[in-house]
Amino acid sequence: MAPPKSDLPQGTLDLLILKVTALGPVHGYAIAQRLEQVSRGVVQVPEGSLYPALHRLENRGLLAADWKETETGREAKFYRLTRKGLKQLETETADWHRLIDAIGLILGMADGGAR
Amino acid sequence: MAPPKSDLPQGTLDLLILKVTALGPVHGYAIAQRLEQVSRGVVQVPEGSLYPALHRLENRGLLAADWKETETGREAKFYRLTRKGLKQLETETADWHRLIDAIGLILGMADGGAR
DNA sequence: TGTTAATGCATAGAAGCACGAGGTATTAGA
DNA sequence: TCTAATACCTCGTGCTTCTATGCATTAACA
Repeated sequence: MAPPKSDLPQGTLDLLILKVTALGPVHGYAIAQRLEQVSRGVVQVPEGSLYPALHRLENRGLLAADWKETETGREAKFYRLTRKGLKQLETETADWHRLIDAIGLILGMADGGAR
Repeated sequence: MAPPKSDLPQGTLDLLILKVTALGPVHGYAIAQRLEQVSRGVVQVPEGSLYPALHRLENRGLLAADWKETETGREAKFYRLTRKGLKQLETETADWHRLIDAIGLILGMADGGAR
């Protein structure tokens, strides 16, 4: 029984991709699988979201790509994190936590908190 | 010096508004202030985001509005959560936590060996 | 052998949302 | 009188995400 999937808030996909590529070079298809597996099916990345995001990150110089062979002997485009991408990953991760904490405060508001 | 603000990921603003209105009727301007205060300045809601969101939620039947007088004797549009809005708030809150946990798993992925 | 499923890449079009900039009006205070 | 704060609104831009579609290869399978 697959857990219900959630649409990703705008901007978080880039962060997740940067995180996965930070662990070593991977090709796009594997990134989507990784995200789905680790999140236990909650995060699902359609290819129409994935590939534009990868190109976006590559154009911004946060990722670099080379064509290589996969373990199964197929050609695939392996992405790796650039130094600039690593910096971006760090700041975006910090931003993410700050934002999540802030939203947690809001969602945790009780009726007694005001007035 | 104001704490660094974060742009809201697309989709989260509605959730936050629903949460604030769940605590009692409030007018739009106060919603933005509440969010900013409780989040300690991290969440900032420009009016160009706020009012479209309120109209959106009202059109979807999640909020209802009445013109009333504020404590300072001014006319303002007070929003309150409908029954449908409450249901929506509950499911969206659950979705949010599920997603945050999932992303937490991803961001917590170790880069290699134990640590 | 034909067909489906999985792998792996890509783009186009539509829909949605946040934001900046601009506008109106009232009230309080310097 | 001028400014700041309160309180509402809308238009246009920019960006992302998703659905749908296309291509090509390989493996499984009926």
